[in-house]
Amino acid sequence: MADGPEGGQALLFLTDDQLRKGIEAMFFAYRGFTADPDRILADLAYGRAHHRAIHFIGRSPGTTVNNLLSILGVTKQSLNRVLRTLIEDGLVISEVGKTDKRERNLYLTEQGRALEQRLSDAQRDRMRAAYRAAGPEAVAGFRQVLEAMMDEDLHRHYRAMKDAKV
Amino acid sequence: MADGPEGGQALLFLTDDQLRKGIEAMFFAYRGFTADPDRILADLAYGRAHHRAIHFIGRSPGTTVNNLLSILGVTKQSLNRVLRTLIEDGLVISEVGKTDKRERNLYLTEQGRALEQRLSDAQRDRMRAAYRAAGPEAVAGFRQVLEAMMDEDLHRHYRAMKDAKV
DNA sequence: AATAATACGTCAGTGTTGTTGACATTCCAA
DNA sequence: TTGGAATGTCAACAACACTGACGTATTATT
Repeated sequence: MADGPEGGQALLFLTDDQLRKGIEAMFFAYRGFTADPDRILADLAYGRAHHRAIHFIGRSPGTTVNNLLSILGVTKQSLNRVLRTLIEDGLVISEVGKTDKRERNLYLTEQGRALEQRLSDAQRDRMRAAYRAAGPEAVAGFRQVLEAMMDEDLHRHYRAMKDAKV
Repeated sequence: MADGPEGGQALLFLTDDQLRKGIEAMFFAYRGFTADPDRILADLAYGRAHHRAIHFIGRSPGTTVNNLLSILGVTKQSLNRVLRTLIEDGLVISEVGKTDKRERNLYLTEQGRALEQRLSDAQRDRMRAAYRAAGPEAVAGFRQVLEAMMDEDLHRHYRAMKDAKV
């Protein structure tokens, strides 16, 4: 590569080598990101798919199956398998929609909230440590790059939830 | 950001809400991160496991199966299946180790390098767009947070490759 | 009222990727 | 040289995603 002498200075962070490092950082970091919840889930015979469902149902109580599908980006058959076990195990309840009876509104049960808490506590702990180690400015940059990396339709979902109150 | 009032100013980025946003950003961004290579791989009847193997073999030609295992964090049997198809398809060659004949040194063939290039071009394009949109300071922060999020053993691998020359 | 479209669930079949178990080969050290 | 450790391979199985097809209930359209 050897970006020319001067001139390109400001663009040094766009070299192939810098990009490769970013790609590998993303790969290794994501492993860490999921490691702690994965350990908890393994004991419960659940997988990441269950975690994701629980997370976003907890995040948007009353969400519909369709909405969840577009957030998670899986097929309804795949999601259904996960939801069925969560409902059978009493972590999630599915209510017929009020205004539109074709829809199902999904909620966490008390038990579901407990697991959600346990999982997100584990994940937050690591995230907190990373944030603390890197500092506020780094965190701002972190979020900026991630947002710029999202597909547009997912970015919409992200923005919608980002600004929602807890 | 519009950080709330005063007081905890410096620690506001460590609130649960900020951490949750980071977690969701990570989730959505990783989907974007893998989307482009995934599309290419789908046409070739390969998956992400193949991509990862090709990436790290291309990155460290002559690497052994064992080394690859510790980087990828899967069982050797799982990796072996992937390697076998790549070898059969002529993308990778496996040479008996010179000093230790138990080992296998892995290399990309010309064809393998071509696919590696195609995949990483696609992934780099998105990464480059994100970097460009976010700017150099944001990128530095991005990398800092990711590194702090890695498990220690993976961080070692990352550092080892980070500083290696192309 | 009849028809089309939407939301959800399910059954069947397939593919990738992870796992464990068993085994062959090679190296090394007692 | 013999036994154990390390390296890698083969086989069988489980988890989970996908496609495709279909059924049912409800809502929207004509």
